[in-house]
Amino acid sequence: MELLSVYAGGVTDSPLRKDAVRNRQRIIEIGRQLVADGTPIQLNEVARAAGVGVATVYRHFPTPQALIEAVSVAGLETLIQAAERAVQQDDPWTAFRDFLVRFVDAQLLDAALSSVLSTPTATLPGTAHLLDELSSLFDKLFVRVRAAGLLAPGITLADMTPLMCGVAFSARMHPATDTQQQAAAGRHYLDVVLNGIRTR
Amino acid sequence: MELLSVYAGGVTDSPLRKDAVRNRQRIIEIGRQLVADGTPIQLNEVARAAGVGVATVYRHFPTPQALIEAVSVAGLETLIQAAERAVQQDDPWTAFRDFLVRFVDAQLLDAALSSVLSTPTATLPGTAHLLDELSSLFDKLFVRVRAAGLLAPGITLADMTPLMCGVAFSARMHPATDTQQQAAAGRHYLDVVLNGIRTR
DNA sequence: GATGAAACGGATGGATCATCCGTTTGCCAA
DNA sequence: TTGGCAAACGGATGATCCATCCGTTTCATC
Repeated sequence: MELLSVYAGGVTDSPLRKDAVRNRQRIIEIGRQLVADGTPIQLNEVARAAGVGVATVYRHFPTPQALIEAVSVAGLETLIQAAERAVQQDDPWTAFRDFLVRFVDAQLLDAALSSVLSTPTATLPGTAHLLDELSSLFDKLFVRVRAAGLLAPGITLADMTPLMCGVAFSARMHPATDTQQQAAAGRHYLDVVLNGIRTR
Repeated sequence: MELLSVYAGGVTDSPLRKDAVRNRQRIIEIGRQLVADGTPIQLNEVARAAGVGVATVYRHFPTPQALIEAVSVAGLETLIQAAERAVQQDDPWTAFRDFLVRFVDAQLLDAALSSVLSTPTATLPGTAHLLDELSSLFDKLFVRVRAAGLLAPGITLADMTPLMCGVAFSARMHPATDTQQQAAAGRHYLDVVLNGIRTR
C-alpha cells in the first residue's frame, strides 16, 4: 500500500510545495499528541504548538474534525493492512473474528480513528479513499462468513460497523483503570456481539 | 414517585422562591427544545430564548451538561416507572428484556437521557438520586435472571449499562431515514446483544 | 409596609475563532 | 543563475462566544 498522505490529501491534487508538506506534517504530529492526550483540539493552539501561523493550519484543516481525520490516517492504514492479512486466512470465521478484534482494539487505542469510523462523512478526500478501501476488504470477509452460513439471518454488512463502534463505545464506558483493562472489556463485549450474530 | 424536580435539585435544599421556580422551568423547557433539535447548548442563547438574564441561567446550571441533566429528569423518571413495572413481572427473562427494550428506546428518543446514562458522573444531586434509584431496580431485574441461570457466566451487572448504551450508539449510527427505522435498528442490535449474553 | 435575603439582569472583560491581506518562499523557465 | 509568479505563509484583527460581577428588583417574613 502506498503512503500518499505526505501529499495534500489525495492522488489528484497537484503536489504540495516542500514547505507546505513540512508544515502539514508538523501540524498532524501536534494533532496526534493532542488527540492522544484527550485534549480538545483548538486550531489556534495547534498553530502555536506547531510553530506555524494560524492561517496555515486553517488552510490545511478547515475544522478540528478535518485534522482528526488526518491524524486517523495512520490507524486507518494499519487497519487496512490487518484486513488484507485477514482475507488471506483460510478459515472464514477466524479471519472475520480476528479482524474484528483488531477493529475494536484499534478504536480503543486511537480516539481519532474511533471518531472517523463512527462518522461516516469524511471531509478529506484521502480519508474517504481509505474508508472505501477498508470497507471493500471488510465486505470480502463478511461475504465469506455469510456464505459459510455462520451468520444469523438478519445480520447484514451494514450492521457490522455500527455494532463494532457500539462495542468500542461500551468498552470506553466500562470503568477501567488502565488501557489493559479497557482492551479486555472491549474483547469481552466483542465476544458478546459475536455470540449474538453467530448461527447456533 | 414524587416529582421533586420543581425544587432546586433535591430534597434537602431550601425551597426556591416562586420566581426562581418559574425561571428554572422556562430554562429547562428551552433546553428540552434545543436538545430535541440536536442544537448544541449555549447558555447565553438559552437565556435569550427563555427571556431571562444570563446570570440566572448560570446560577441554575453552571454548565451545559448540568442543563442536559435537568432535561433528562423526565425521561429518567419514566424509565424508573418502567423498571418498577418490570419488577412486578413474573417471568424473569421477560421482565429483563422488556425493560431493556425501554432502556434503549428511551435513549433513542431522548438525547439528553442518553447523554446522562452514558456519563456516570452526575453533577446535579437530583439526577444522582434518580440514577441510584434506577440502578437499584435494575439490580433486582438482573439478579433474578442471573439466579434463573439465564445469563452466560462472565456477564455482570456492571456490563449491562455499557452494553445498552453501546446498543443505542450503534442504532444512532445506523443510516436510518426516520425515528421509526432507528427504533427498529435499536431493537435489532438489542436482540443481538441479548442473544449474546443468554445461556444456550 | 418594613426589612433582609434571595434572585435577577445585563454590561463587560476575557477567551476563542477564523478571515484577510501584505510578505515570504519555493518552483520553473529562460 | 536569475527573474517572475504562483503558492504558501504569518499574525493582526474584528467577530463571536463565554461566564463573572455587582447594582437593582422581587419575594417571603414579621
